[in-house]
Amino acid sequence: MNILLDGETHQVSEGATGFDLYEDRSIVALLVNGEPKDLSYQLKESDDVTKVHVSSDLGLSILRHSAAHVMAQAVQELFDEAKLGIGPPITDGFYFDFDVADPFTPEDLKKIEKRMKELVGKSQRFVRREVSDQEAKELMKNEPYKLELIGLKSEDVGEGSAEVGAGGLSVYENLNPDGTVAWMDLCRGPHLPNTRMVGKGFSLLRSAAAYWRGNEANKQLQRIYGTAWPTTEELEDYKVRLEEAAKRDHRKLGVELDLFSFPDEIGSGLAVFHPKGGIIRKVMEDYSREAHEKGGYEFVYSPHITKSNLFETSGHLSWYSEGMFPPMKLDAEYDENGALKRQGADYYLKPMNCPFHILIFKSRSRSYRELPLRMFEFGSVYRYEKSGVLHGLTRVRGMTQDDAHLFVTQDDLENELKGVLDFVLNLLRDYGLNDFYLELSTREEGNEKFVGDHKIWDSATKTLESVAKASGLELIPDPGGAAFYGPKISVQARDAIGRTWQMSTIQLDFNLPERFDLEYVGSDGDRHRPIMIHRALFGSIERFFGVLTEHYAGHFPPWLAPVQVVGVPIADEFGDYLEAIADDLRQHGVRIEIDHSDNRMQKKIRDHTMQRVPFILLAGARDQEAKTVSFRYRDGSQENDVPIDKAKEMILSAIREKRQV
RNA sequence: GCCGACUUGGCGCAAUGGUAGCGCACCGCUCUUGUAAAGCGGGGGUUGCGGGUUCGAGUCCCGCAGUCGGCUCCA
Repeated sequence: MNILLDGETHQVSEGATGFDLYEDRSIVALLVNGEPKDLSYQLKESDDVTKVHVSSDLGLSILRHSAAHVMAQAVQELFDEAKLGIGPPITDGFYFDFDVADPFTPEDLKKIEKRMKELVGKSQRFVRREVSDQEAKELMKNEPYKLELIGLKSEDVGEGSAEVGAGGLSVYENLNPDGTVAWMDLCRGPHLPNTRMVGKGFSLLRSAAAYWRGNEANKQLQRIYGTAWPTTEELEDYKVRLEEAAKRDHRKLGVELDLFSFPDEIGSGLAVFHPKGGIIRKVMEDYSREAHEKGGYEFVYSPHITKSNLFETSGHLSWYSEGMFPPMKLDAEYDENGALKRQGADYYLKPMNCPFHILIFKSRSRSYRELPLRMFEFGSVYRYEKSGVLHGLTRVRGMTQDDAHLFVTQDDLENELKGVLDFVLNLLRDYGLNDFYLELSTREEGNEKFVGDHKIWDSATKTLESVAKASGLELIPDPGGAAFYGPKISVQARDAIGRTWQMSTIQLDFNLPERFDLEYVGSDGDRHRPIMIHRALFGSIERFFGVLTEHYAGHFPPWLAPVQVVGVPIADEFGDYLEAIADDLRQHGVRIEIDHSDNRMQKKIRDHTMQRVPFILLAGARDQEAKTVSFRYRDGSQENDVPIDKAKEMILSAIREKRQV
């Protein structure tokens, strides 16, 4: 019979399987008519077959999924009371959940990993068996979680889809060479042909608790995370990548470079910026202000606390009160009998700035001539984030948003959105991020969380989508991800090592104008309701600071670097020569220090390199004689005998042009 | 919030239940010529906080706080 093999007609005999098609052992599965299949799949007339290489995305997923099975088998052999949860492949690895009496210890993980190696050595075959619901229930009778999955239809399973998937059920049995069943699991597959092919490129990483089926109301299972690669070399490379990422962790760099800290005395998730971090933040803010000024924004200011009625009107207290710090109860007075003499008021720390800006809009009547009205504020907000989610500067309880609210007419909406997106992307590029994609977060049909008229939602969503598409950037849908009051576009940025961060959000809001009864007078003399655009560019300054720190691994470009230049005299006596150059540069706003300490020159170079100073200027007798300096950069490279005027211009132009060096 | 691990000078780490040490940083002195660590000396810790066990606790037990890794959440 004939099949289509990797795009070409190919003749195979009746009963042939994927094993007959490829000699190459690194072909681990097939894609048959677009569906992933085991190599043992029996070919049918006119099947469209493509190979799945172990190093392809799909191949890696299969490898990792099989590694997860081997791990589960090892766990059940070592802990016979362990019940299976789910065990899918994930980015760079896999996990498997288990219900066990005691959480796994690091020693347990070592034992499990050792047993996995033994199982891999046994070369058990992964054999697929299609089963009926009834058979599946019988085979899984001692696995309560698997039974639950069988009982659910695939569309309800969510993250359990690796187990049951669409269509019929299947189990994978691990067969010993003698044909006996060593272990089995309910699984959609496909898998590698045998456990040996899992190879040695795997490692268990950590264990943690995870709620069954991702629901907080359910029992917590113990999850073990692992990573798996086709070769041990790739495993080692991966571990190196993890170490590299750890080195640029902004929490670590924050300490090493003396940028910020989270004193216990203040409270969780509340940062202080030290002078070195403070100057970076100031430069970031100054530049943002300047850009907003040029962009037609007006600057407003609002207080950090407010009486409760503001957030009652906005709806925050009914929707998000648990994310807010509890109220300060003020001003109530009671007489000696405990009866209320004077009505008090609850004051809240603000979790958002929008209601304040709305009140500024409402402070007088507005004409269509004033729109679009763009209000900008570095607004500090406080959110009572759950203790377990706090994370360095990227998830905090007190932060400053570079927040803007735009009040626009329906007619101006599309244009204004285009302008905002443009503004946002350009500014992000100035800070050194340039690899973006967009996410369009929309309402989920039937979810009560999303308030307002569906028709308005739909037209607003369409407008956002067309603006997003016009940007030419990749657009990824995020159904159900919208805020309760409107759809949004978020800008995702990839950093220097390929991680993505949600940066700016542009949200449409027709709910708050309604709640606050906002109006403007149109050219027709009638009253109309403006549409609001919420827009934060950095998200929060703290978070953006953290992202930039990691993006640059602390090697901030000169315009952001806390100390831009350090002068290192070859010997003490050349300190004055450098000091004269420094005086001149200081007049141009350059942050420059001369290191007069009694360390040796080599030690000074080492210190300032580790502090990520972009320009180290050296000068000795030769330079003094010739009126030159030498540059040493962070990567160890140097540029010698540079005339002072040229050196000055090199430094000033790098700062001016926001260039990295 | 939930599960687990961790918490020792500013930072990074050590210390079979028996006198808390080391390196860097800091301070002082000596030294000072070309691109990543000069030498010598000195000061600094109620071992996160509170209880308990013990003749004796950094070490064992309980509670609390904080941090880290996940889960859930992220207007």
